[in-house]
Amino acid sequence: MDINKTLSALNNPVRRQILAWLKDRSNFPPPLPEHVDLSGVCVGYIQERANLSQSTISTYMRLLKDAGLVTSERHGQWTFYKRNEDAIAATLKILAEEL
Amino acid sequence: MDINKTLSALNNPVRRQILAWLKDRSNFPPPLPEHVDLSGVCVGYIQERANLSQSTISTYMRLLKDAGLVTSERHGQWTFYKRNEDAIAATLKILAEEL
DNA sequence: TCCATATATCGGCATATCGCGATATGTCAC
DNA sequence: GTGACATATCGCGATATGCCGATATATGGA
Repeated sequence: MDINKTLSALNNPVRRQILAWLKDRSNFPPPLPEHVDLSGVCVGYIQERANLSQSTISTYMRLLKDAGLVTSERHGQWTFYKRNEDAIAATLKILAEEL
Repeated sequence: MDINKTLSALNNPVRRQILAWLKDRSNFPPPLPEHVDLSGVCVGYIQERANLSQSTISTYMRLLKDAGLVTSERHGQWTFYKRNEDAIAATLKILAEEL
């Protein structure tokens, strides 16, 4: 758990917004029928919501993932991202202690 | 309270370290006799501890101050900085809610 | 195999941040 | 006013980040 990397990932309003959106699946369109039993949200839906380019969102999700704040799972051609609640809680804990 | 500005200020290990050092006056040399009744730590002591240039530390303290994380008081030729505990607590609260 | 779709990576330009030395400002003592 | 000292600001080159379009990779279907 690299607090520098984590704070860098969080130091962007859109990336924080994405994390917040991922709290509630209903912030995104309903999943395709073949995805209803999967958790997480695909990159395309996140991109649509954030209204930034596909490459930007893909990079943002990689940054969030490298920081440990989200996890990803590939299913077919889709990558589903979801919050890593443990890592998010750990980040808040570290900040509360360190600051 | 601008969370973007605050997170930018916190997105630097030395600035976070300074905030942490300021929790305890004993992280710095004893105050001059004429300063014993004043709260806060002067820039020179912070610079000495951080081992960065005077201009860098002055800028760091301005960033922390602009973010509201510290307050400053001038006394003679010295500027004394101390933690703004309310703002720090508010930051942690906002992060806990937003993330 | 060839094509369509979803995502990831690359290369680039604009802007921001890092940390510095030089210089400006403010304050005190003389 | 002059000099000494503490701090703030300026200007710089180096590096990082923002965000993009173009391209590469991966998967599934005809």
